[in-house]
Amino acid sequence: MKLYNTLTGKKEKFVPLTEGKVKMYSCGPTVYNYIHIGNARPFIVFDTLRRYFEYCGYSVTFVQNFTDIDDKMIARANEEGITVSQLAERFITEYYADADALGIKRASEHPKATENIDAIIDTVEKLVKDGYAYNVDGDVYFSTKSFDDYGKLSNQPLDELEAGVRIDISEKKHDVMDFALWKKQKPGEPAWDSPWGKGRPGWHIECSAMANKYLGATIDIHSGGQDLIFPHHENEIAQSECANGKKFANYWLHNGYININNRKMSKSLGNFFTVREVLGEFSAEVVRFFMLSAHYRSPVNFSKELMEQASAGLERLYNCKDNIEFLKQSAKSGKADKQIEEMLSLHKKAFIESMNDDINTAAAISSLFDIAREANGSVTENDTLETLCLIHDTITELGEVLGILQNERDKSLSDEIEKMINKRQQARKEKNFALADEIRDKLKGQGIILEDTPAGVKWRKE
RNA sequence: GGCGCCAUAGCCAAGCGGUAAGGCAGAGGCCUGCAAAGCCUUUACCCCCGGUUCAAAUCCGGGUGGCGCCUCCA
Repeated sequence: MKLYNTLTGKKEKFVPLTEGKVKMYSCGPTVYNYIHIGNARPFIVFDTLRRYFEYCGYSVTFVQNFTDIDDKMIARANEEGITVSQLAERFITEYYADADALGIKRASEHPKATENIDAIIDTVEKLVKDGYAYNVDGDVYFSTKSFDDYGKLSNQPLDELEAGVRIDISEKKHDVMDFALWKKQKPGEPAWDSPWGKGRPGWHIECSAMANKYLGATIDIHSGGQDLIFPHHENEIAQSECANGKKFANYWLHNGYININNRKMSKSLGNFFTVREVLGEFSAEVVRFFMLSAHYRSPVNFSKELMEQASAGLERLYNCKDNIEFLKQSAKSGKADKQIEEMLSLHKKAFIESMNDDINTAAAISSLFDIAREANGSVTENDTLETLCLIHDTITELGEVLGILQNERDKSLSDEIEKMINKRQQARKEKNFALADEIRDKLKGQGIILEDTPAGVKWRKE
């Protein structure tokens, strides 16, 4: 498998540290609000990568943190008149609700910054002891000049970064590019005891400390949104590599943004939709399908119209799966069709090749459409159960890699509606088409769509 | 100022040197009692100008237009 590595700017063959195993760390949400769909993209994309690794037989350890203490957490908690930990608890619950809906599998570990203060302090202490960080009156800063490789991820030499720095009134730092590892407590803020007095961790340090604690000094893959490349991931590298004396991550993966009218969706611009809002109009699966219908590194525009397109596409795939399921009910056992078998294996192979090429989900999805088109065109009520199962299983299997097509359509009908369907069948038999059509329209008004097929009448809910 | 990304049909989107996948929408046809679902057909001077090559959407140079990071942000 090849993955695009931000560190080298190239697609590289993926070689794990330990054969058959993958250690991944992905930056999780700051839990001060509902996640928006821009946040959801990396969660969906890297969940898909994780699923694909597992599909390929890797044993994956996937760690995704919760940032549950920082300036925004404190500000929001104050606004709401609740404690930071109450705020965190609330939005962690909400995160899981959204993530579960979106088919994002739970990580192996979801560590919280506030539950890993010891590990954080240990890391900071090490950095101070080895001369990479300094304490100024209870605030501890990382000295970027002490790390020769600083800037290697964002591909910017330190002096260039410095030249671009905006007005920084921060007093205590020795250098404008230095960043906080530990922040001295301000009145009313939550704080923990430390060798430098009461305070709390800076933003970047938690990921370094927790990645090390849960995965070790060197990990295979670190991922997140492109906006984390600088400064967050750059700083993580500095902290981790200085503290551990080892390379931090072999592969750095970054997803592109979600745009609104070609502009980055972000909380600071205020042009965002929360996942919760979108789920009021579209199913979570449509959201997921939409995200995967473009390559993960490309920017992707978000609009109602595009969501509708995605919805129609997903519907087509479900129809195919559903039609086959319907035929299965009356199919007879027998040998599987050789041609279908070949067709499926061809498209499955293409699917895997696409995924191997830097997780090209857009191309992988096209293989699903290829299967659907060919299956729709050749399958009849005379096909064997084995043939039908093969198609159905292949679609489900590949769909699972992407985290889609796993739902069963609602198969429950009220007695009343069932009676109406039977009545309509009777009317059709008697060529009373006026009555039959009337019943069909009436059912449509109730969200039941009827399809007359060679294998019998089929219904689905809108 | 530094670093980087993008430009393919009405819309979305693959493509990574060998003559343009796939989806949505539209049109026509087939199937159907009529529908629905589905199938078939149909639409591309690949932003522009040069260059390299037997061959370029793909590589190189130069434009034009759009976006991002360098500040909290997925």
